[in-house]
Amino acid sequence: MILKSQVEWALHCCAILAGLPEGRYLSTKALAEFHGLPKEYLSKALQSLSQAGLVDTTLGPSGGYRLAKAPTDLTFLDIVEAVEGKTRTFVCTNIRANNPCRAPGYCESGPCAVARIMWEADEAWRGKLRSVRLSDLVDTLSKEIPAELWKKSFEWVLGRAG
Amino acid sequence: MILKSQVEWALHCCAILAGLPEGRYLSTKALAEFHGLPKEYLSKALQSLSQAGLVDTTLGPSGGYRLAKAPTDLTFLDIVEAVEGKTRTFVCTNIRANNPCRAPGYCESGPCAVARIMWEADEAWRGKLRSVRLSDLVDTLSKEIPAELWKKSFEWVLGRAG
DNA sequence: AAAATAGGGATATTTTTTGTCCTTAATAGA
DNA sequence: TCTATTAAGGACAAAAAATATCCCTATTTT
Repeated sequence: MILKSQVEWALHCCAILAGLPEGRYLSTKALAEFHGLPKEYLSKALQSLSQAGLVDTTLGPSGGYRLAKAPTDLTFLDIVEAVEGKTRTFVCTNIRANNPCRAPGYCESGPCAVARIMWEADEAWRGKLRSVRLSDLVDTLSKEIPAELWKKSFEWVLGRAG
Repeated sequence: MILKSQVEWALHCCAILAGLPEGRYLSTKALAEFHGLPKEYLSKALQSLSQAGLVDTTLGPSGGYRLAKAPTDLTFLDIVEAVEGKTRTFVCTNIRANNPCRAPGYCESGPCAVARIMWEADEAWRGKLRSVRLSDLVDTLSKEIPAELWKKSFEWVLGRAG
């Protein structure tokens, strides 16, 4: 069970978008080239962000994506769920219903104990992702990445924007 | 990203094995029929438990599986990792290395911030799974399942054991 | 008018999951 | 000793999901 690579892509793209000057957009092309990713497929990930309402888009030259909210209002969970979906990582197929001893019309009352525990773990995972804001990531990155590289990167990426 | 169905199977099988009388074994066949699962494929899940040292096995008629440890010493994480593997659910492909602005020989110091956060969430998930013992599950099940059905189930399954 | 863009549908390729089949070695019981 | 039963595991097949690629459309900027 491994998350889609699109999750990684979306997170890195959002980190870049978070540093974008007011009113500017970044195209799929710029984001793909910057990260060395296949443009068409990255586009699907960005469309997921768009459908989830995390980014605004506009068409035409100088068009592309920008964040729809402040980085303080965007969590890792928002981004992960936009790409990966909100479905729980454990699916209960209710195999207890196959128990040959159960009464013919035996009706289970709610989800089984196994599923409940697995879902609690899933929620612990989501809770952690919910607790980290995109702004936290940007803070960390701006500390860790050499100032020169940080600056150059934004110049590079903006140079590709119309 | 959804866990293998074998995870669900393994957990339910362990719950049954936890109620097994001392010295008895349950065969793949019995466990598969009880849960309505494909015998050959369930066998792979049970082999994973065996390879992880969670269960003991023995051959021949009346052979099969039994827990290798007390249910209080077996966690959900043990079982999930036996089947699903210990690999983290987020794989960092280090796309920051593709940044065209980075110095030619620029060497990253440790994993990137995105990966670290995703791995913390992964650890939150594992931490929760680690905190739940197989004995906790059995306690819950024995409370929730009608005593009659509980009893009958063990009789049924033991009836298939040699 | 022309160039660039997001959106999205159709399709293809690769990987993972799910499942089956068969052989081998060990064991219990008649 | 013989037979039936079992786990282990290798080989293979089918189905589903992930990872792309291609192309068309409507929109927007220049």
